[in-house]
Amino acid sequence: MSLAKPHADDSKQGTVAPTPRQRAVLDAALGLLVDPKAALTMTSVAKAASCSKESLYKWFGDREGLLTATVQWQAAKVRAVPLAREGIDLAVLRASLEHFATDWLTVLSGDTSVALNRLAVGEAGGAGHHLGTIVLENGPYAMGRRLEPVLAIGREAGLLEFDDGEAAFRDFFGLVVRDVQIRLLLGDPLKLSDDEIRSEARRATRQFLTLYGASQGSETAKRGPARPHGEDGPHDRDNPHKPNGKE
Amino acid sequence: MSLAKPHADDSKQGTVAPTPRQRAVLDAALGLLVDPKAALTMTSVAKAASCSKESLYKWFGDREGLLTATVQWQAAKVRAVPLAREGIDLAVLRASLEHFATDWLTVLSGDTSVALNRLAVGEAGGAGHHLGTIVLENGPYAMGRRLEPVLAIGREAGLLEFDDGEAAFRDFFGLVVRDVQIRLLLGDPLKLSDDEIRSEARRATRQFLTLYGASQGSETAKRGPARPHGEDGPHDRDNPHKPNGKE
DNA sequence: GGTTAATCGTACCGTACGTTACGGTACAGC
DNA sequence: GCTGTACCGTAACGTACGGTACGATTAACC
Repeated sequence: MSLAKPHADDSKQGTVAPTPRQRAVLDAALGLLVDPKAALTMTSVAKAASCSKESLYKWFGDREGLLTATVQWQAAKVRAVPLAREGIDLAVLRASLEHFATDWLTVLSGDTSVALNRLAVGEAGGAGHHLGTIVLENGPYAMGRRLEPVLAIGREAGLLEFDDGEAAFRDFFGLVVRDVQIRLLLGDPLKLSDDEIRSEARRATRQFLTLYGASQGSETAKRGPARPHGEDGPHDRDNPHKPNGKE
Repeated sequence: MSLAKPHADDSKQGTVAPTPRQRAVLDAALGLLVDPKAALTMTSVAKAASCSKESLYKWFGDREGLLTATVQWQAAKVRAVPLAREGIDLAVLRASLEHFATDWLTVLSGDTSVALNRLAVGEAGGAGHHLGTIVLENGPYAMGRRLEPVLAIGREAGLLEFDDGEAAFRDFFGLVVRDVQIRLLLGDPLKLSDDEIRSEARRATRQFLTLYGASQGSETAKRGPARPHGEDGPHDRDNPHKPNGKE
């Protein structure tokens, strides 16, 4: 349904251009957030950033504002999605999907993301849901908005077959993330190396193409589902030709 | 293996054999947990359960003990797993998988599960909080332990093809859960009706069998992977008695 | 030098909560 | 009846934290 709301609703994004000093504060907050020893309190942020609490309240309003600004500051850092838009063929599509999966798993399993999601989830219980909404917006929703155009292009090119783009995206999400995120959030000492992430991304992409690849036989039939990826050419997914002009 | 002992696991927690009075207290705690208005504090639990705080500390040691007992009490309630072990064929296997998926989605999207996972995730940040471990144990891990035998049976019967049972389970997990859990935890107002859950379970099962079903192709080809779940009206396959009486 | 604005450091306040302590009540066993 | 036990209700204590106030410091600008 209304999963993706890409419309520019900047009414609440009041965090207009944090000054360098404020950015340093937000980085300090992120540092505290990641540290499992430290608690993210106003006093601790002030001390870590060598600023006064009064300044924190002046700049961010209240604790919620500080957390919101921190989440958005982190989200702003993870904004780079190369997206191949033309000359589409199966190899390019596969590379794009693998790239998405790799990026997503990398972000997901990072300490910062885990800590941030923990904070937002924990905060989502009470009334001030604001934080969870923001993480949701910059997390799953953002991924959907970025991936669905790729899927649409794949469909236009006759490479994919699906009716519901959102459902397709969510299936891809499931194949990529599986139980990794919830396990990390619950404290599972799971650790993903870069190689494992790449491998997972390839597996998820292969499975997704098995499910959604157009029935040109070769993809789904010849290549058995349980079969490992026999590569097809150099999948240099680093094709930053068009870094996703949108948003 | 040594992790899951359905009963008589009083190894580490003194919270064994909760008396009826204590069970009532734990139910009260669960009630508070679900209520987004109330905070789960020792005082509120005592008041809701009409017991004294002194009794709480006597019975559960401290707050952590109370929460742990609450989680385990809830987990003990969700202990019912029909498991078809013989006379296996594709229809039975499919029914088992759909049953698993349905149960899992039902539990996952329940208020209690969401609240419990929120609590555990929020608590998992610091140290010494083994609450996340317990939820993990009774959540994803438990599902894996219960599902993997089914997958193994399916493989022995020549219905499934896979090398790594755990990987297969995790793929199934991803196809079933997708982004539902993280969205719920983050406060997404997503709501799943029973029909939607059944539909999702069928979709996930169909996709899983597409990926892992032994190469009797007809299954995957005829039905097609892109079959949407758009309709929730009366569907011919809605036969809970013997779902999908074999093709 | 003097004035002003921004910021720092810190003391302070109110509240929420975990935890403990204490008085009071019901009841079983003698 | 007396005593011990278990429990309830509540007051009290210590701490942590969000939020505020205020003097001190710096730096820009006249």
